[in-house]
Amino acid sequence: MDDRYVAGGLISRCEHCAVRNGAVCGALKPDEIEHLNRIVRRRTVKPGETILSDEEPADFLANIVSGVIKLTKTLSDGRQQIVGLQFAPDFLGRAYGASHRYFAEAATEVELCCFPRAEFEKLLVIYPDLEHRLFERTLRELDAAREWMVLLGRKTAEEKVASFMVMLARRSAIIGCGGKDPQDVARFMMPLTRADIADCLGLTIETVSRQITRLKVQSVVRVLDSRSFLVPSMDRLCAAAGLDSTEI
Amino acid sequence: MDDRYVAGGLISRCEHCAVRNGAVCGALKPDEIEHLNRIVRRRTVKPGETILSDEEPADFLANIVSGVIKLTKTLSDGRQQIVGLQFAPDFLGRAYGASHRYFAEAATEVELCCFPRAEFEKLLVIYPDLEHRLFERTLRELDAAREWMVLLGRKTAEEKVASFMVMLARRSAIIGCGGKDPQDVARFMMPLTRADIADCLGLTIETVSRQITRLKVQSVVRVLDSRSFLVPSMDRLCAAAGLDSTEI
DNA sequence: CCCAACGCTTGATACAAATCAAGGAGAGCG
DNA sequence: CGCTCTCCTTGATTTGTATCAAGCGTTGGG
Repeated sequence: MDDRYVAGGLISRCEHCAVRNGAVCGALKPDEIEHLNRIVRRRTVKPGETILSDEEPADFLANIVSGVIKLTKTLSDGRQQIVGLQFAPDFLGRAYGASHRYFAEAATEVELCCFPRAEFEKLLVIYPDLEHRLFERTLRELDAAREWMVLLGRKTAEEKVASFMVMLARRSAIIGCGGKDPQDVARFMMPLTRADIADCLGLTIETVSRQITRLKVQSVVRVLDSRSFLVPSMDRLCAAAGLDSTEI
Repeated sequence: MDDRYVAGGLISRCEHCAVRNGAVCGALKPDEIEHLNRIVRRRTVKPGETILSDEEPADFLANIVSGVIKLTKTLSDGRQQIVGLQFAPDFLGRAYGASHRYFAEAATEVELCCFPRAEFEKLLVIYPDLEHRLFERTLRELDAAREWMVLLGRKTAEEKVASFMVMLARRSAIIGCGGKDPQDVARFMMPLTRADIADCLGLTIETVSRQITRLKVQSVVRVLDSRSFLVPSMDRLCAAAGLDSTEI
């Protein structure tokens, strides 16, 4: 199997990941890559399919090669909250304690690079640096979760939707379509349905739709089609999101 | 210095912590305790004082010996959200990356057991198990944050207040005041003001106050005084919190 | 002692977002 | 082609929570 896929984001010589994750993705030695190649298994998941459930223990962990995964929690009466989004080249799964406390569901078509749990835990012993990188990742996930708590608890519907767009633009934008400042113009795809956005933001689909319309009317974003957007000024979008320039 | 205080929750022979944190708190060898005793420094913080700021890098990490610490984030216009509460014997501070992304403020009088950052990072090298325990802790914090996201995004004001009481009762209750089932009667102290509760739950103080009154009228809780509560039936409180028995 | 400050509660009113309801655009299919 | 289905938008109405406002009890200081 191609190193690029073994790589994903966590264990990686993959250029893409190295750029995105900087120091976390230290290069592995050839024999380590070789080792990984032997235990890894590729898998493709269709949109809407469940990848991990909170009921059955997960027997694998995975690098996300492409696509978007929703981590969801659902109350007994059906109210749902998305507690995390994972994009390539994120890492899916918990190293310790096999059981997940939430569902992982494919939001788009997803390609995974799976490590059987038992094998992966052996890796943790063999390559001590691996646990450290997992730890760094978990710290960043915690920061993101806490950032999101501010959004859920204290932002208005318009700020929530704008913040969501900022997050997406930053994570997946094709930046700088001709403008002199690369921050000036960002185009991005929306990998989620309105229902998913609502579950992310603690809103209803109608409110999400209305707020997108409002941002469109104010010319904060241009809606190319319901799944792709253009941001004329990142600063204005950030202002609508209630973020000052100092923030992430 | 007494081992109990060196211990806190993270690095510990402390019985209290061992009970609360189980396997995470492996016993240290006598020379390790000795090593810790040499670098640790005790500190007391008054309610309302800032312990860590997101502006200046933190030069220390700490075990919480007693008291409650709020982790807060504030938007530029002053709206505030509490993104975490830490009780004794939790661990305060980030191992990697000195800068905090939030404020840590004493909610009550707090006693800390501080490790200078430089010394602590040497410890991480000397005792590899230490990083692992920190990692486990971080995973639990992440779970708690995601649990809280469901509350912030999808629960009603009444469910939020009831959930908050469940959390407090579980973390700090004097359980089983005479009832045959230890789950039957729980009494707990409220270490936070109404304003803090509101900032935790994404509500206003007025709404918090009204919902506490509602729970009182429904006899879900008895208000002994504005800072202490009695829960006649944990099951009823959980029902009011929108938690089924299977949940945390 | 009085007075101000603080934390908390309660009431009246306003408003943002939910809910209820209808319809349009596009995809897939017989 | 017509059909259904899903996703999305928009409008009318309701409702839960915020906001504004007043007052109570306790604490601490002059």
